[in-house]
Amino acid sequence: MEGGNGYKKGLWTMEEDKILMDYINKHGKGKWNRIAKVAGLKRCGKSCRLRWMNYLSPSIKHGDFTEEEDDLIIRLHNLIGNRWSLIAGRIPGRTDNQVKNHWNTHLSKKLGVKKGKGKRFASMKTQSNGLKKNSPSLVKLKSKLPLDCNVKDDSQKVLEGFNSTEGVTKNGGVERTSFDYDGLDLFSPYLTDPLDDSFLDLCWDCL
DNA sequence: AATCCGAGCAACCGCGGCTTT
DNA sequence: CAAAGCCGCGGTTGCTCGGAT
Repeated sequence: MEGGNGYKKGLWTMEEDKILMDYINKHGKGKWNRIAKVAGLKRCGKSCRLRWMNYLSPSIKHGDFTEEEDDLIIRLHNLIGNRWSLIAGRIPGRTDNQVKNHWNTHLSKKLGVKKGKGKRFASMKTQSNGLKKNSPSLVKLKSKLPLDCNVKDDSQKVLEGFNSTEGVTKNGGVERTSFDYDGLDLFSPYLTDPLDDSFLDLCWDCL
Protein backbone atom coordinates (compact mmCIF):
# COMPACT_ATOMS: atom_id res chain seq x y z
CA MET A 1 0.00 0.00 0.00
CA GLU A 2 2.96 2.30 0.46
CA GLY A 3 5.61 2.78 -2.18
CA GLY A 4 9.28 3.18 -1.54
CA ASN A 5 8.86 6.93 -1.83
CA GLY A 6 6.51 6.99 1.16
CA TYR A 7 3.39 7.70 -0.87
CA LYS A 8 0.27 5.67 -0.25
CA LYS A 9 -1.34 3.69 -3.06
CA GLY A 10 -4.67 2.04 -3.61
CA LEU A 11 -8.20 3.15 -2.87
CA TRP A 12 -8.81 6.55 -1.38
CA THR A 13 -10.45 6.91 2.02
CA MET A 14 -13.06 9.54 2.89
CA GLU A 15 -10.52 11.30 5.08
CA GLU A 16 -8.08 11.58 2.18
CA ASP A 17 -10.85 12.84 -0.10
CA LYS A 18 -11.69 15.52 2.44
CA ILE A 19 -8.08 16.64 2.75
CA LEU A 20 -7.78 16.86 -1.02
CA MET A 21 -11.05 18.74 -1.43
CA ASP A 22 -10.16 21.17 1.33
CA TYR A 23 -6.81 21.80 -0.32
CA ILE A 24 -8.37 22.46 -3.72
CA ASN A 25 -11.11 24.66 -2.29
CA LYS A 26 -8.41 26.73 -0.67
CA HIS A 27 -5.66 26.72 -3.31
CA GLY A 28 -7.39 25.68 -6.50
CA LYS A 29 -6.36 22.95 -8.92
CA GLY A 30 -2.81 22.40 -10.12
CA LYS A 31 0.52 22.07 -8.35
CA TRP A 32 -0.48 18.56 -7.46
CA ASN A 33 2.94 17.61 -6.21
CA ARG A 34 2.74 20.23 -3.46
CA ILE A 35 -0.36 18.77 -1.88
CA ALA A 36 1.63 16.17 0.03
CA LYS A 37 3.83 18.86 1.53
CA VAL A 38 1.17 21.51 2.13
CA ALA A 39 -1.78 19.38 3.19
CA GLY A 40 0.11 16.44 4.62
CA LEU A 41 -1.63 13.99 2.32
CA LYS A 42 0.53 10.91 1.74
CA ARG A 43 -0.31 10.71 -1.95
CA CYS A 44 1.79 11.57 -4.96
CA GLY A 45 0.69 14.47 -7.14
CA LYS A 46 -0.35 12.18 -9.91
CA SER A 47 -2.67 10.24 -7.66
CA CYS A 48 -4.19 13.48 -6.30
CA ARG A 49 -4.80 14.82 -9.76
CA LEU A 50 -6.42 11.59 -10.90
CA ARG A 51 -8.65 11.41 -7.85
CA TRP A 52 -9.85 14.95 -8.38
CA MET A 53 -10.25 14.76 -12.14
CA ASN A 54 -12.00 11.40 -12.14
CA TYR A 55 -14.07 11.46 -9.01
CA LEU A 56 -14.13 14.47 -6.71
CA SER A 57 -14.56 17.35 -9.12
CA PRO A 58 -18.09 18.77 -8.80
CA SER A 59 -18.39 18.98 -12.57
CA ILE A 60 -18.31 15.20 -12.90
CA LYS A 61 -21.54 13.44 -13.64
CA HIS A 62 -21.90 10.16 -11.78
CA GLY A 63 -24.30 7.43 -12.72
CA ASP A 64 -25.24 5.55 -15.86
CA PHE A 65 -24.49 6.78 -19.34
CA THR A 66 -27.51 7.85 -21.35
CA GLU A 67 -28.30 6.53 -24.81
CA GLU A 68 -27.38 9.92 -26.25
CA GLU A 69 -23.98 9.75 -24.56
CA ASP A 70 -23.46 6.19 -25.79
CA ASP A 71 -24.32 7.24 -29.30
CA LEU A 72 -21.93 10.17 -29.22
CA ILE A 73 -19.11 8.03 -27.83
CA ILE A 74 -19.62 5.44 -30.53
CA ARG A 75 -19.61 8.04 -33.27
CA LEU A 76 -16.58 9.83 -31.95
CA HIS A 77 -14.72 6.59 -31.37
CA ASN A 78 -15.46 5.57 -34.91
CA LEU A 79 -13.95 8.81 -36.07
CA ILE A 80 -10.91 9.28 -33.87
CA GLY A 81 -10.28 5.96 -32.16
CA ASN A 82 -9.07 5.67 -28.60
CA ARG A 83 -8.68 9.39 -28.04
CA TRP A 84 -10.52 9.23 -24.76
CA SER A 85 -9.72 12.69 -23.53
CA LEU A 86 -11.00 14.20 -26.75
CA ILE A 87 -14.13 12.12 -26.66
CA ALA A 88 -14.70 12.96 -23.01
CA GLY A 89 -14.19 16.61 -23.79
CA ARG A 90 -17.27 16.46 -25.97
CA ILE A 91 -19.45 14.84 -23.35
CA PRO A 92 -20.25 17.24 -20.52
CA GLY A 93 -19.57 15.84 -17.07
CA ARG A 94 -17.78 12.71 -18.24
CA THR A 95 -14.08 12.03 -17.77
CA ASP A 96 -11.69 10.23 -20.08
CA ASN A 97 -11.45 7.40 -17.59
CA GLN A 98 -15.21 7.05 -17.39
CA VAL A 99 -15.53 7.04 -21.16
CA LYS A 100 -12.68 4.57 -21.58
CA ASN A 101 -14.09 2.19 -18.97
CA HIS A 102 -17.57 2.52 -20.39
CA TRP A 103 -16.31 1.74 -23.84
CA ASN A 104 -14.23 -1.24 -22.73
CA THR A 105 -16.90 -2.76 -20.52
CA HIS A 106 -20.11 -1.95 -22.33
CA LEU A 107 -19.90 -0.40 -25.75
CA SER A 108 -17.18 -2.55 -27.27
CA LYS A 109 -19.18 -5.63 -26.36
CA LYS A 110 -22.42 -4.12 -27.53
CA LEU A 111 -20.81 -3.40 -30.87
CA GLY A 112 -18.86 -6.63 -31.00
CA VAL A 113 -15.57 -4.78 -31.22
CA LYS A 114 -12.48 -6.86 -30.49
CA LYS A 115 -9.95 -5.29 -28.22
CA GLY A 116 -7.16 -3.66 -30.12
CA LYS A 117 -5.85 -0.39 -31.34
CA GLY A 118 -8.42 2.18 -32.26
CA LYS A 119 -9.17 2.73 -35.89
CA ARG A 120 -9.37 6.01 -37.79
CA PHE A 121 -6.74 8.54 -36.81
CA ALA A 122 -5.44 6.14 -34.18
CA SER A 123 -1.95 6.64 -35.53
CA MET A 124 -2.14 10.35 -34.84
CA LYS A 125 -0.05 11.09 -31.80
CA THR A 126 -1.59 14.53 -31.45
CA GLN A 127 -4.45 16.32 -33.09
CA SER A 128 -2.07 18.27 -35.23
CA ASN A 129 -0.26 15.29 -36.72
CA GLY A 130 -0.83 14.56 -40.34
CA LEU A 131 -1.29 11.30 -42.15
CA LYS A 132 1.72 9.23 -43.14
CA LYS A 133 3.40 10.67 -46.20
CA ASN A 134 2.08 9.13 -49.40
CA SER A 135 0.07 6.61 -47.42
CA PRO A 136 -2.90 5.04 -49.24
CA SER A 137 -5.16 6.79 -46.76
CA LEU A 138 -3.72 10.18 -47.58
CA VAL A 139 -3.96 9.59 -51.32
CA LYS A 140 -7.53 8.37 -50.98
CA LEU A 141 -8.53 11.24 -48.73
CA LYS A 142 -7.05 13.75 -51.16
CA SER A 143 -9.08 12.23 -53.96
CA LYS A 144 -12.28 12.61 -51.96
CA LEU A 145 -11.89 16.15 -50.79
CA PRO A 146 -12.78 19.25 -52.81
CA LEU A 147 -10.13 20.38 -55.27
CA ASP A 148 -9.38 23.53 -53.34
CA CYS A 149 -8.81 21.57 -50.20
CA ASN A 150 -5.09 21.09 -49.67
CA VAL A 151 -4.35 18.05 -47.59
CA LYS A 152 -0.89 18.00 -46.11
CA ASP A 153 1.12 15.08 -44.93
CA ASP A 154 3.30 14.29 -41.92
CA SER A 155 6.09 16.59 -42.91
CA GLN A 156 3.70 19.53 -43.03
CA LYS A 157 2.14 18.62 -39.72
CA VAL A 158 -1.49 19.30 -40.40
CA LEU A 159 -4.21 18.38 -42.80
CA GLU A 160 -5.33 21.58 -44.38
CA GLY A 161 -9.03 21.70 -44.88
CA PHE A 162 -9.06 20.17 -41.46
CA ASN A 163 -8.41 23.47 -39.76
CA SER A 164 -7.08 23.60 -36.26
CA THR A 165 -6.96 26.61 -34.00
CA GLU A 166 -4.89 27.22 -30.95
CA GLY A 167 -5.53 28.96 -27.70
CA VAL A 168 -3.35 29.89 -24.79
CA THR A 169 -3.62 28.19 -21.44
CA LYS A 170 -3.48 30.17 -18.23
CA ASN A 171 0.16 29.34 -17.78
CA GLY A 172 0.98 30.46 -21.27
CA GLY A 173 1.07 27.08 -22.97
CA VAL A 174 -0.52 26.43 -26.31
CA GLU A 175 -3.66 24.41 -26.36
CA ARG A 176 -5.49 23.26 -29.44
CA THR A 177 -9.07 24.25 -28.93
CA SER A 178 -10.70 23.12 -32.11
CA PHE A 179 -10.16 20.93 -35.11
CA ASP A 180 -12.62 21.26 -37.86
CA TYR A 181 -13.48 20.23 -41.36
CA ASP A 182 -15.42 22.56 -43.58
CA GLY A 183 -16.51 24.63 -40.62
CA LEU A 184 -17.61 21.61 -38.61
CA ASP A 185 -15.83 21.71 -35.28
CA LEU A 186 -14.84 18.21 -34.25
CA PHE A 187 -13.22 18.78 -30.92
CA SER A 188 -14.56 21.86 -29.23
CA PRO A 189 -16.02 20.89 -25.87
CA TYR A 190 -18.77 23.39 -26.55
CA LEU A 191 -19.96 21.80 -29.74
CA THR A 192 -23.72 21.61 -29.81
CA ASP A 193 -24.30 19.78 -33.04
CA PRO A 194 -23.09 16.18 -33.18
CA LEU A 195 -20.72 15.11 -35.90
CA ASP A 196 -21.93 15.24 -39.43
CA ASP A 197 -22.64 11.75 -40.77
CA SER A 198 -21.33 12.58 -44.20
CA PHE A 199 -18.02 13.54 -42.68
CA LEU A 200 -17.93 10.28 -40.74
CA ASP A 201 -18.66 8.38 -43.93
CA LEU A 202 -15.90 10.23 -45.71
CA CYS A 203 -13.39 9.38 -43.00
CA TRP A 204 -14.56 5.81 -42.83
CA ASP A 205 -14.14 5.36 -46.55
CA CYS A 206 -10.70 6.86 -46.52
CA LEU A 207 -8.99 5.51 -43.43
C1' DA B 1 -23.20 -21.75 2.99
C1' DA B 2 -18.97 -21.67 0.57
C1' DT B 3 -16.45 -21.04 -3.43
C1' DC B 4 -15.65 -19.61 -8.02
C1' DC B 5 -15.71 -16.48 -11.69
C1' DG B 6 -16.52 -12.61 -14.49
C1' DA B 7 -17.99 -7.71 -14.92
C1' DG B 8 -17.27 -3.17 -13.68
C1' DC B 9 -14.56 0.42 -12.28
C1' DA B 10 -11.00 3.02 -9.59
C1' DA B 11 -6.41 3.65 -9.65
C1' DC B 12 -1.61 2.89 -11.23
C1' DC B 13 2.13 3.01 -14.66
C1' DG B 14 4.97 4.47 -18.41
C1' DC B 15 5.68 7.73 -21.59
C1' DG B 16 5.68 11.98 -24.25
C1' DG B 17 5.25 16.77 -24.39
C1' DC B 18 5.30 21.15 -22.25
C1' DT B 19 6.95 24.45 -18.77
C1' DT B 20 10.05 26.17 -15.54
C1' DT B 21 14.50 26.84 -13.65
C1' DC C 1 20.29 25.66 -24.32
C1' DA C 2 19.89 21.79 -21.12
C1' DA C 3 18.03 19.58 -17.24
C1' DA C 4 14.49 18.92 -14.06
C1' DG C 5 9.85 19.08 -12.91
C1' DC C 6 5.17 18.78 -14.00
C1' DC C 7 1.00 17.51 -16.47
C1' DG C 8 -1.99 14.77 -19.20
C1' DC C 9 -2.95 10.72 -21.94
C1' DG C 10 -3.84 5.91 -22.99
C1' DG C 11 -3.04 1.21 -21.63
C1' DT C 12 -3.24 -1.89 -17.99
C1' DT C 13 -3.87 -3.80 -13.43
C1' DG C 14 -6.16 -5.36 -9.56
C1' DC C 15 -9.85 -4.87 -6.15
C1' DT C 16 -14.79 -5.34 -5.13
C1' DC C 17 -19.11 -7.15 -5.68
C1' DG C 18 -22.81 -9.89 -7.34
C1' DG C 19 -24.42 -13.90 -9.69
C1' DA C 20 -23.73 -18.77 -10.76
C1' DT C 21 -22.52 -23.28 -9.30
